[in-house]
Amino acid sequence: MKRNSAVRWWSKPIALSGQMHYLSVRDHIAGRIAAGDLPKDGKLPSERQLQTGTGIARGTIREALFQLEAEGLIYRRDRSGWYVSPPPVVYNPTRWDGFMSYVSAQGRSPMTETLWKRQIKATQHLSGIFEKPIGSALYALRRRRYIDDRAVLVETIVVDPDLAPGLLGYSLDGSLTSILKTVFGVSVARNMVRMRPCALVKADAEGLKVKSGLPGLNVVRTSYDAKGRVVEYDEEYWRHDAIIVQVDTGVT
Amino acid sequence: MKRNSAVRWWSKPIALSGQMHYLSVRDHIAGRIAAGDLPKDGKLPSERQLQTGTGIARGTIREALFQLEAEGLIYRRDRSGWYVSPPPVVYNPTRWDGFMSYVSAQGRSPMTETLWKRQIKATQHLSGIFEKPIGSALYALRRRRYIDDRAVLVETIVVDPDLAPGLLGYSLDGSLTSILKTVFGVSVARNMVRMRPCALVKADAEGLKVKSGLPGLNVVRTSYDAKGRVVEYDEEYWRHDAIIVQVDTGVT
DNA sequence: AAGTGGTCTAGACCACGCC
DNA sequence: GCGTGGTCTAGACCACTTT
Repeated sequence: MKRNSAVRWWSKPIALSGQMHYLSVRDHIAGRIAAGDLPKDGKLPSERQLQTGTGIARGTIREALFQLEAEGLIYRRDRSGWYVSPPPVVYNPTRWDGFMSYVSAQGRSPMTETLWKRQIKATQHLSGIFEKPIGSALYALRRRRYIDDRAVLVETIVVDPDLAPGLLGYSLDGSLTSILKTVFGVSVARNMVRMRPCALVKADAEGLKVKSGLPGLNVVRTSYDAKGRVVEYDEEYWRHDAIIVQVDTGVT
Repeated sequence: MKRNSAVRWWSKPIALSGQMHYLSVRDHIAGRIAAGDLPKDGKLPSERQLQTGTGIARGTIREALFQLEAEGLIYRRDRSGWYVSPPPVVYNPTRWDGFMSYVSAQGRSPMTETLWKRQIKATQHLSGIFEKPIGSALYALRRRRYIDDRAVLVETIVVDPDLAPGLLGYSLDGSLTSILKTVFGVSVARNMVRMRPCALVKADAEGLKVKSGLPGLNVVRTSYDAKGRVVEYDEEYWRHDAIIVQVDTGVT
C-alpha cells in the first residue's frame, strides 16, 4: 500500500511550539481519523511508519496512541496493530433484556462463548450473597461475549441450583435470562447493579486479549426474584470503549 | 526520613524470571501498600528512590506506577509525587439526594466550588434537550467538587430559567437540589443518566489538575419534573478512582 | 536551591501475529 | 521469516512543587 511507504502519514510538519509534543501527534492522528483518511479496515500505519520523516521518537508516538486509546478512539490487537474503535453499545442494567437482545436491537452482531461451567462451593463472599452456608453447592459459569467479532466482555455468573436444578446441562451460549424464565419459571423482580471504572488485569485482561492495565468497566449485578431470593450474581468486565451505560428511572 | 535514603524500598531483589518486569515491580509496590508500609500521608518514595539499588530503569518503574494508577490504588499530584488513593464513594444516580448529602453520609467531607455561573444561549444540542429554540436563554454553571480536599469531579449544569428565575443570584456552593426545591418549588420526578468510561482531557483534566489522558467517568444526567419538562441537565467528569456507581431498581 | 514528576531521544531485544 | 507491538535501558532537559 502506498500509505505504508516510508513517508510520513501527514503532509505538514508537526507543530512543536506551545503544546506538548505527543499531544500534537495525537491531534494529527485524531484529525486524520475524523477525516476518514484510513483504509476501510480501520488499521493505522505501524508505529515505525508513523515515525518516518518526522524525527519523533517511537516512545513519543506511542504516548500519543495511548492517549487516543484512553479516549476510546482507537484500540490495539496485540502485536497486530492499532485500529479505529467501533461505536459503543448502550447498556441499560435496569432493563431485563439480555446482551443478545439489546446488541441486536442496536444493529450489531452479538456472540457468546462459554469458557467453562461447573459446580462450585460457596466461598465466604458468595455465601453472604446467596444467604447459604459456606461450602454450599452453586453453579458457576464463565463466558466471553463479542460484538461484531470483537471480544468486549468477560463475565462470571453464579446461580442458585435450588432455583434452576440441572441448569448446567443446557447450552448457555444464548440468553441465560430466557432459559431461567422459560425452563425454570424464574423471573427477576429487582436488580442491584454496581459499576466501577477499573483496570483490566490478569485473567480478565487475558480473556479479552488486551494488555494488562487497560481501562475497563466492572459491572456487578445481583438479581432477585419477587420473594427477594438471589437468582443470579454476575461479575462483568467490559472493554471501556465498548459500552455506554444508561439508567432511566423514577426518583426514589 | 530513613525511607528516603539511597537504598531500595523493598528488601529482596525483584524476581525477573517468568513475568514481565514492570508487573513484578507493580506487585512489590502493591504488596508494600497492602502491608501498610507507608508514611501516614500515603506518599510513596520518589521514582528515582524506587530505582536505587535495583538496576531498573526509571521508565520501567513508571510503567508499574501507571498500572497501579489505572487500578485506582495510587494517584499522583503533579510534580509532587505518588500517593495512595483514598477509598471511593458510592454514587446512586437514581436517588435524588445530592453530592453534599451522600458524601457526608459516607463519613467523608464534601466541598463545592463554583467556577463560574452565567446566562448562555441554547446551542443546537441544548435546544434539543430543553425543547426550546436555538439561542434561547439558559442558566449555566460550572463547579468543582472535592472529597476530603481532593478534587474528584468537575461538572457543567444547565437549568431552564423559566423554572427557576433568578437562580444565578443564589450561592450555588451547596446543594442545587435543595435550592430548586425549597426556593422554586421544583422537584424532580425522573432521571435519565448516562455513564461512560472516558479519558480526562483538556479543560476537564485541567480542572481536576490531572494529566490529560487519565481515565475518568463521564456521567450525564437529565432531570425531569412531573410534567416531563427538563429541569436540569448535568455533565460530570469524575476521577475514575473516586467513585462506585450503584443502581438499585425494579425490573422494567 | 533542590527535588519531583513530565517529556523526549536513541537505541536494543523479544514474543507473537500473520503470511 | 518478517513485521508488529511490548518491554527495557540510559541517558537528557524541562516545568513545576516544595523546602
